[in-house]
Amino acid sequence: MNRSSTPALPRFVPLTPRGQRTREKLLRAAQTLFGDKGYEHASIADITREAEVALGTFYVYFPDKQSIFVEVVDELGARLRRLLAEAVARCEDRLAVEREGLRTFFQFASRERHLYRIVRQAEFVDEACYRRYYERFARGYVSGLKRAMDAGEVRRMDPEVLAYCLMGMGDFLGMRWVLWEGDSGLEHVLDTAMALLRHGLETRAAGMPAPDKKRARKPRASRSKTS
Amino acid sequence: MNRSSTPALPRFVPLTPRGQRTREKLLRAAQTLFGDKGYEHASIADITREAEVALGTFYVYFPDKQSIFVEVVDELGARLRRLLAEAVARCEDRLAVEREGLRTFFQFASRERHLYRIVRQAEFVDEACYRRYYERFARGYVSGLKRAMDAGEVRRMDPEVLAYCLMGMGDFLGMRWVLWEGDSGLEHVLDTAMALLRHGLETRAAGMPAPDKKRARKPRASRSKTS
Amino acid sequence: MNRSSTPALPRFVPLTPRGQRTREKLLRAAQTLFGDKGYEHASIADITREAEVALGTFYVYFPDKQSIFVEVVDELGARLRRLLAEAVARCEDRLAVEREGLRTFFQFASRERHLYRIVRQAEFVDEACYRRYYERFARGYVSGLKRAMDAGEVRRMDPEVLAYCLMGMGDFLGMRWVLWEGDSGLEHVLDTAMALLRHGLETRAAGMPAPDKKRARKPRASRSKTS
Amino acid sequence: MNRSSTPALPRFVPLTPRGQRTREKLLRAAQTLFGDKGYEHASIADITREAEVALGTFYVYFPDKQSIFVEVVDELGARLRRLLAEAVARCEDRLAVEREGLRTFFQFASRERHLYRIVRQAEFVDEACYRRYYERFARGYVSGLKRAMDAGEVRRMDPEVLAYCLMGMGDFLGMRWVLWEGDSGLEHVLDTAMALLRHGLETRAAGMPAPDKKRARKPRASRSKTS
DNA sequence: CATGAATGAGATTTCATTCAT
DNA sequence: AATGAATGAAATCTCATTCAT
Repeated sequence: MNRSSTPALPRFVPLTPRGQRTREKLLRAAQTLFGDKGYEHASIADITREAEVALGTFYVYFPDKQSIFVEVVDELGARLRRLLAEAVARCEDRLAVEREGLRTFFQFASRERHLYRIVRQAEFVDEACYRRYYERFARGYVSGLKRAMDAGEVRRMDPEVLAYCLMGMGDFLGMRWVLWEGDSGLEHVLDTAMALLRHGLETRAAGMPAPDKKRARKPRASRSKTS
Repeated sequence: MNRSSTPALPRFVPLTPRGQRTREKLLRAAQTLFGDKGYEHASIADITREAEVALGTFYVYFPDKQSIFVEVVDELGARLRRLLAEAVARCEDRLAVEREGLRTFFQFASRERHLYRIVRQAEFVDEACYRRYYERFARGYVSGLKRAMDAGEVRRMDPEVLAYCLMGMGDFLGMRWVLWEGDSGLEHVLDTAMALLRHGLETRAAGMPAPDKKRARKPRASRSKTS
Repeated sequence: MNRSSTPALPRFVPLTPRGQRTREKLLRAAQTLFGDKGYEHASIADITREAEVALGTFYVYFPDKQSIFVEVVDELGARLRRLLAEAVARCEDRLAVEREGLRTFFQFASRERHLYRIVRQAEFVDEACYRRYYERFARGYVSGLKRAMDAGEVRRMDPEVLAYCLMGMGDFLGMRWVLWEGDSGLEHVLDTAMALLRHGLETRAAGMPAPDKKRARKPRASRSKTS
Repeated sequence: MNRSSTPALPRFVPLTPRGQRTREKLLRAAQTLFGDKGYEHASIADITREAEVALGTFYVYFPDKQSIFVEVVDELGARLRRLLAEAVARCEDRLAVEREGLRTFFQFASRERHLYRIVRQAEFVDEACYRRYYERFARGYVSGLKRAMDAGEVRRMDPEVLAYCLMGMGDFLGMRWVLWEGDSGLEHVLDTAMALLRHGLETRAAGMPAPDKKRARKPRASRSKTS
């Protein structure tokens, strides 16, 4: 269905400063337009118009449309990973890492609403680029989790499965409360997600026996904090 | 970027059984091709060729390409929800529900690899249809979770946030181990996911006191670099 | 560019009364739709929908789209000619004939706004039908004018040229003040047209010498009645 | 039924002389083909073939088929108005203006047989463009007639009604004797039209008393039944 | 007579890409 | 490096007409 790209190496020999600037303008414009209109509906003409260069100039810097898309996705992923790395560095324990990571991701997604749209399209434009995006994330995530397991902060389980669980959670929460809802109630979302991560689904608090289901139902409803 | 659809009423009602059959053939073909080549790369001509009808026949049953896509997505969602409902009905407790739900989803995604490709594209083809897909899922999920909370099987937290967490987990696990990996090691994946859901991330086993966080963590805090 | 039709003979053998009624419904619907949307944009499906019969029924009564169009035009022309004949019969002198003829035409055009649109399109649908429409008009007109000339009511000149002059006047006045303007000030339009027909353009009243151009310019402006 | 255009500003300004030339070729080809086959039957492919450019080139210069049509009509009108203005400038009195105007129109229509076909179609392609065509003509006509009235050369009457009368005459005479008949006997047609314009329909010669209407007509009125 | 599903040619329009300047 | 005119393949959609029932 689509050609696959080699991991984003710089595609051209070094450029003059002027060329560098033009290339940047094109990447900026492409990011905007792929985000706004989608890959298929954003034409090269749109991109060059937005970048304020002539149509033909595009092909001086990129061999084809797919290439600039891949570069946009790779760059976006790198930027987000850098932000997350910074956030993680500020955290004391693993749960804080998870919370700050989610928060950073939400902020990024909110500032750059293109993110979701662009990355998801990659699946149909260049599958390799799409997988690369998530695999790189997972790689970082896995090594963080392993360290936390070694430190006894996180229960031992397959860190890769865990990483995909956590990425999926973040992705869907962001979709629902950042993209669709427009950032409303994000702290509450974070609280809930952290509660899940801290204790799992089950009711029995650490060290306490599970309540008898049949009898316990109603009484507990009083302190409910469901939305 | 895209028009939004009203909740999929069949637009053109074929009057004869022959017409019904043709319509079905088109829907089958569309599902296959949208899954294989993606919405943008599957042309009406491809679909009618696959369905073994003439090009013009398409427009007897659907006003445009978007409409058949929406119908395919809605139908796919309905089928999956039905399967899940059946799976849930077989389960005793909530954790079993989660596990069976995931397993059912993985099986479905494995049999109909189109699922991912098709649903994800909806975001760019018809946003309303895309949100509808997840919101319907969420609705069912939320009511199931509420019941479980009332029954004391699940800790009280915002069930909608929880639903999106769980859907995201399932989505990413399916993407990674069904779509990319081809169903290998699914039981292990389920085990890991269930471990997370059962206890959360933390190390203290159920019924055991949590390690004293303050003491265990501090050493690391010294090189924190809060910004 | 287009096929030419033979003068509208009934195209099919006599029909049952029920068939006659269906045929009429189709003709009515076609007239409406050709008038509203134009020949090219009115589809057979539109016509049968408007006539409340099935698509295939059309081809029971007409061999193709062009045929029904020609029949509509021929019928429209016949109706207008009949109306004009009645109007003429009520008139005493030739100028009254012209005035009543114009008035009748305007009324008809106003009631059936389709007229203009339909007939004019004929030029591109079936040229023979188009010429036939005007030639039949002209034929009647010419014989009327000849009689008037024989009676000494109208100056002798080529009656056919005259007929086209008068038809052209009527056509354009109707276009401007019925179609575009919506029937406003029609009596004034008739007055002006009749003044032209009565005296021609020139200023000198019958039996009076023409005014000296150079000197006479300003004084006369006082009794102007221009709109 | 049709969209309406704003008064034809060129929409796409070609920047290079080469582009200018291509644009001209397309306009020429469009004029030819709209005239020959009609708007609906002349396809963009026909036009680009005639202009000897590739299909896609059309859309470099015109956003759609309607636009080039409007431009063709506007241009045709402008050319005819220019010719008429030149003809009028050569004339001494108003009747000469009318005669020369008609002659010029006939010559133009004869050289560019497209004229009729093209302008008349405008009614169904772009109504605004169609009205604009005649209204611009009428504007010039009206101001000429007003001057002539002020000069005492033409009897005072509503100049706009008069203008449409005269345009209608010209239009139908041209249709009949240029388009259908192929320029035969045009001087005779002009003579007849001028006789009408000079004296009107009535028999009384200039400077002679009109015949007593009442007495001369009655006898004949009884059997009049012109169709 | 009446139906309406099926057809496929053909029309408009888009757009990634090339290339001469 | 930069330009923008030119290209033509391909896509969507329309619709007059046919035909089996």
